[in-house]
Amino acid sequence: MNTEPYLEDFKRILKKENLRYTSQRVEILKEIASSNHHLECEDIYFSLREKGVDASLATIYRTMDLLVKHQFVRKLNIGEGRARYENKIDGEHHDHLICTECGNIIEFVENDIEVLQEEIGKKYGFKLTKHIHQLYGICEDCQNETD
Amino acid sequence: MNTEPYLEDFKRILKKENLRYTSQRVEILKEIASSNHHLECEDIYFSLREKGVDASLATIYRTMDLLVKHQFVRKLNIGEGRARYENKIDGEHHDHLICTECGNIIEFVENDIEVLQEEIGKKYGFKLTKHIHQLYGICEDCQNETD
DNA sequence: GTTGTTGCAAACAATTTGCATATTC
DNA sequence: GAATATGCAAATTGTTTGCAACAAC
Repeated sequence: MNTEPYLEDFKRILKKENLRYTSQRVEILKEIASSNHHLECEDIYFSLREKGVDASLATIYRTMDLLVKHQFVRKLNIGEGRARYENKIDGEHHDHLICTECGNIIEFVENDIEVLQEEIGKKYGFKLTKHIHQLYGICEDCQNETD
Repeated sequence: MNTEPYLEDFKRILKKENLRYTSQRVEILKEIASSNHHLECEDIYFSLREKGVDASLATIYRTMDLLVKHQFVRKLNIGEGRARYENKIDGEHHDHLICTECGNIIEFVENDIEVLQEEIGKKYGFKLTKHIHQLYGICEDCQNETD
C-alpha cells in the first residue's frame, strides 16, 4: 500500500521543495521503512534489485542524503568504511552497542544519558541537533569463543 | 628532549614487537604529543614538513595505526571524510561537542555518563573496549550570527 | 647482513559529479 | 514543454598497498 502516512509526508515535503515524487525515491524510502536493520547503500541497491526494482547506486546515495535531511533515516558511521542508515520513521530514539568481533549491533535506550546530554549542551550554550553514541566491545558470545 | 617518558614507553613497545624505533615514528609521535588539537594525517604531514622533517603521508597513516593500537592516540571519526587523531598520552578521557556551523570542538567530561555506559555494557554482557560519544549542535556564537 | 621501514606511485573503496536521456509536473 | 531526476561512466577523496631502495638492529 502506498498510502502509508510517511509516504504522504514524503510527497508533501518533496512538493514543498520543488522536488519530484519519483518511483525510485519511493521505492528506496519503502525499502528502508520496512527494515529495522542498519543498511548500507549497497544493501538497498541489491534488495531492490532482487525485487525487480531498478535504481542506480548513485540515485540511492542521492536519495539517502535527502532522507537524512528530512529525518526519515539516520546515518550511522559505525566502524569505518561505508555508512549505514536506519529507519527513523517510527520507533523511538536509541543508540548502539557494537561487537567488534562479530559486528552484531544492539540498540539501547538510556534516558538518563539523554538528559545528561541535554545538560551538557545547555552548559556550553549549544543548541543540540543530533548525537552519536556508540559503545564498542566484545559481546558475550565472542568472549566465550576466545576460550 | 627525547627523554620524555612516553618516548621511552614507545621505544620499549616497539622493541617488544620487533619493530624499529625510526626517526619518522618518533617525530610523528612527538608532533601529536605536543598538540592538544584533533589532527588529520595531512595536518601532521604539513606540520612536520614546515619543521623540515620529512615523512610521507603513507608513513603517517601507517604510524597512526600503530599509535592507536598502543593507546598513544585516539582516532576520532567526527563528521565524515577524514579521520582525526588526538593525543591520549596524558590528559584524562573526554568526549566531544561539535559545532556543525564553524567546526569548533569542545571537549567535555561527564562521569555520570561514563558510569551509565559501563552499566549498559554489563547489562548486555559486553566487555567494553571503547566508545564514541559526540554531541552535534550549533554553538552560541553561530546561533547569534544567524540573526 | 638480516629484517623491518620508508617513499613513491599505483591501487582501492566509498562516494560524488557531469552530462545526455528520461520522467514528472 | 519546462524543469528536475536518473543512469552511466568518469572523477574525486581518503586511505592502503606492492615494491625497490634504505635504515635499524
